[in-house]
Amino acid sequence: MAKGITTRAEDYSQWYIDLVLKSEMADYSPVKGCMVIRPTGYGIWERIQQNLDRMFKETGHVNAYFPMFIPESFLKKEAEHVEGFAPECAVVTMGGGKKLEEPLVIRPTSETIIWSTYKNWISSYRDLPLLINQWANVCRWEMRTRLFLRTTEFLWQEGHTAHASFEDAEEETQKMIRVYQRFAEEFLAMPVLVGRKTESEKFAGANYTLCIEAMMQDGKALQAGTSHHLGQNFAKAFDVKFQDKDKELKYVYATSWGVSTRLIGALVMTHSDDKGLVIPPRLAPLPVVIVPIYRSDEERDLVLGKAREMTRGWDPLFFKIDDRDQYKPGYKFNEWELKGIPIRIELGPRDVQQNAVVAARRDTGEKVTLPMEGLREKLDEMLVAIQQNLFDTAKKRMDENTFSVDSYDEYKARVEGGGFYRVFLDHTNREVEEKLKDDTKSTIRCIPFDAPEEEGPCMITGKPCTSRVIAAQAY
RNA sequence: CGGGGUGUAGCGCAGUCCGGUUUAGCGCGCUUGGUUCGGGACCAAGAGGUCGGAGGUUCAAAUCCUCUCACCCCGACCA
Repeated sequence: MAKGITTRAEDYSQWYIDLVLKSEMADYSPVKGCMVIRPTGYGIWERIQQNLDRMFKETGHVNAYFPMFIPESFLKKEAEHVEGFAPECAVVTMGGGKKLEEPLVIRPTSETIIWSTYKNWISSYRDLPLLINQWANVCRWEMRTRLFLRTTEFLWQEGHTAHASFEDAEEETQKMIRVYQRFAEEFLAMPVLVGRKTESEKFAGANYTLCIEAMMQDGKALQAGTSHHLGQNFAKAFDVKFQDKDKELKYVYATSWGVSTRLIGALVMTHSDDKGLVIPPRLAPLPVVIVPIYRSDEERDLVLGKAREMTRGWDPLFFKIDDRDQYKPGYKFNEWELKGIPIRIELGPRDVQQNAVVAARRDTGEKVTLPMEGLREKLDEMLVAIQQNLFDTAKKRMDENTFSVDSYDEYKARVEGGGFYRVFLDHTNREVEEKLKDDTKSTIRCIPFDAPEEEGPCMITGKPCTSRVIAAQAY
């Protein structure tokens, strides 16, 4: 166990807080509910951005930037939307020392300002689809905050697209939730459940919301990304029409989709352990750290010389030689483990003698001796193996903690202990969801896409259902 | 907004009940010098404090009283 970190067994949420602070991913800020993202955390966010951004562009999207301030009246134009967001908005009433004519809302999401702009950009079917993404900060005045998982201000990306038909928008909504799934699984090494949100859990202003849900180590669910089919709701609110091939004037169809810095919290709660952070290699800003071991100045020169020689030609962003003289190797081992670096290389006089290095895996702790010959390739193989192992471990945990339950009493007794529950619930009935929440603090996380057809009675009302939904306690 | 907790050196804390031998300490970290170095080294010498803020009681306040501010944790809302 690392110094100063509560173990997971002792107190899971305290472990999370200790880990985030001690690994220097983030710090509390002078403003309640806000956080400072430190280089260790921001580096992960940059890797998330780089990889997702590429995936967005490969699927035809381009980036733009819309302002943070939104006229208050804009937010009020879509009834369901304003109802959902008004209570959590920060509002600017003063500017330049004077009271503003109209208060400005700090964006909680950008649908309104974007659609007021799209109105000017769209007039013909030839302008569609319009596929734009933005990387931005948003602000939601939450009552209870948690580092990365829920902060007052957070960073995210929001895609906002416009389409000529309901079906085109539907295809986009689907496509993007699959992009998120692929990103979560291939980069975060985090298996997810893909499905649709219930009416009461969907985005305020959407026709429907698709989501990816992940399972944290304590068995709780975490919504990791959403993709919304907005129908013509915003087009109607902001009067965005286009002339179609058939000469008819029609409202456009919209989607929006986003993931946030919450993914960093998800990453922590999926892979990290009592020693500290564990970063999947594909997202690691620094995959390899080299710790030289020496006694005398002569050994220092020998070992550091060898380290430099052996890394000649390597991408400088791939590795770092920790040549700090004021710390002993053991201290460095612990520090780099705390910071989650996937592979640590130990290089001492013995290794130089044998023309080899010792490589330690962060995920398993396993140490192996690798010959200098072909080292770079071996490291790549090891990184791939780590990435795969992290995914497999998380997948296994999710599978082993997903249960089919048919009796409400059994569900009530078990759900507190974590896990996903495949259950029959009438998800079209709001009262069912409310009772579920009141009784068990759990919610329907999603109606999964891949649920086999299965018949059974709703655990609460007895009404026949044709498939199971996933219910769980969530963050 | 309810319930709980904490504010004393950069970090973690003791001291507060019962005011005065306290010149406000301890551990970590930091600085300097030396010895160390294959899993969180050791010795020595240093630097660092408006005791969260305001007011009050008193000969005397980190300590007692009143007010206040901030943050954290747990609940009700949410990516």
